[in-house]
Amino acid sequence: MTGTGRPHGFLTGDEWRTLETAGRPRRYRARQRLFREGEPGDHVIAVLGGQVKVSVETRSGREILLAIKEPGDLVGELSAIDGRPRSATAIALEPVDALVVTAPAFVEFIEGHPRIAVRLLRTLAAQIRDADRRSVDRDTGDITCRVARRLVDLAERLGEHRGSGVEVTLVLGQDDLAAWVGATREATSRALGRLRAEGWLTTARQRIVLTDLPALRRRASEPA
Amino acid sequence: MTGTGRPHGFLTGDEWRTLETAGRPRRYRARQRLFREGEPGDHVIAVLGGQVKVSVETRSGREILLAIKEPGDLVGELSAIDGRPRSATAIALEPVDALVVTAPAFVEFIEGHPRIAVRLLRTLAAQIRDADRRSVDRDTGDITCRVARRLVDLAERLGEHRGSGVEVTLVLGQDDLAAWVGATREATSRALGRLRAEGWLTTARQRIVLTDLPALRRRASEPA
DNA sequence: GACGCCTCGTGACGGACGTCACCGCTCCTG
DNA sequence: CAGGAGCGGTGACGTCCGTCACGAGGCGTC
Repeated sequence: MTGTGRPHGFLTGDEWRTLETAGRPRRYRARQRLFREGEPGDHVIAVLGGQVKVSVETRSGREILLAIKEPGDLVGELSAIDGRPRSATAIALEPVDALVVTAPAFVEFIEGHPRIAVRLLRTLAAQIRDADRRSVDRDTGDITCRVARRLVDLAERLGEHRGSGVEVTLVLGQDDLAAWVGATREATSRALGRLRAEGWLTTARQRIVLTDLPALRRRASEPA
Repeated sequence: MTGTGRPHGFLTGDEWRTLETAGRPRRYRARQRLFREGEPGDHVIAVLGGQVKVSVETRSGREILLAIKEPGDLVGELSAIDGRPRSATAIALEPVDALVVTAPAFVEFIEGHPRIAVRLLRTLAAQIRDADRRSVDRDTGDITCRVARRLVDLAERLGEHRGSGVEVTLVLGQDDLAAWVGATREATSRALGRLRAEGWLTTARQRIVLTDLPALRRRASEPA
């Protein structure tokens, strides 16, 4: 939250204005697809408002969540950078306000602003670190452990604090959570059941309320 | 193999020479550690000769292989770019010839050569694609499937063809292969046993010879 | 307000893989 | 050459999780 009404992201206000002259504003409806895996990638989308889910689907139909893009983030920048087809599918989770920039215009923008290039390098570096951490997380601990870890993560990033200040409400379905931790919906549901039995959270339709963050944090790193 | 005696990598010969003036040559012994996860990252290492293994270790002691760096690749560039600590450990697999560049010198080098920055963006993009693909691979198919897939991959990248031209010899231990596919050594050994029983490869100490690449490729994508 | 869909919960079952344990072989070293 | 360490193969066992199946409840829609 910058409080400026302008997404924080990796650009300053001035730079955003420059990019805006090169792009075309566009709105996406909730659940609308921005692009699909395998398509040629001829444009970058800068998210101004709303969240975008980036995921891939395995041959067996399981969805794997790669990232949630927020205001200030770029979507589809990889294809613009290397010219290869989309490696994932992007879907708007909510109504999304965006700026669509063609790949050539984007490359030109980058080459003309070396300091922006360096900042873009930083965001890509962060993505690599994130992806590597996902690889480790996925191999560490059982599903209950991974669910707890992911919930704590999400709570820190997206949770809306309310009530006494220790409660955190997450708005997400169990399907999405399952894709995050790399498990089935059933296994995730059971893991939530175990955590619920401990009294650390409550569940409802499209909502998870964390009532004991410290305990969840402990469980997230426990060997068993 | 460019045949020039200069690593191919992401730089031209001229650019390599420029970078050389900013760096200090150094040799690492086989199995020597270049840096360790968690350390501050104040330098980049450009690999001139030999292979470098980049991996992380889970709390339970399992190793997860993130990348094998070859001549022309950079190691430790993330820390130089974003200034954060090393996110992984790098170990020389063989005697390694390298160029060590301090982080500030590297950043200066990048900022002074916009076209190089764009090329570096491309290599980072490739790393992200690679990491994402790992996430998918790891969730697709049983271990035999994943072992076959990884072997085919490695064969295409590193394999030395010999004999009738369809045989590919890989020099790697089963521990490393296990880390690569995200499984235990035992499970990997059993998977190799199954593939061996089909007559598609032979195994020996630190060596795997693929004798039926097409069959392995088929098995790599088979649901069962 | 009734129906239907979507989300969540849970049971049963089987299989794949992790864990532990042991053995044989090769290669290196003294 | 003898010993030992490193690597590879395999068996037994337990268990976690994927698969399939079904049911309950909330929410929207007509």
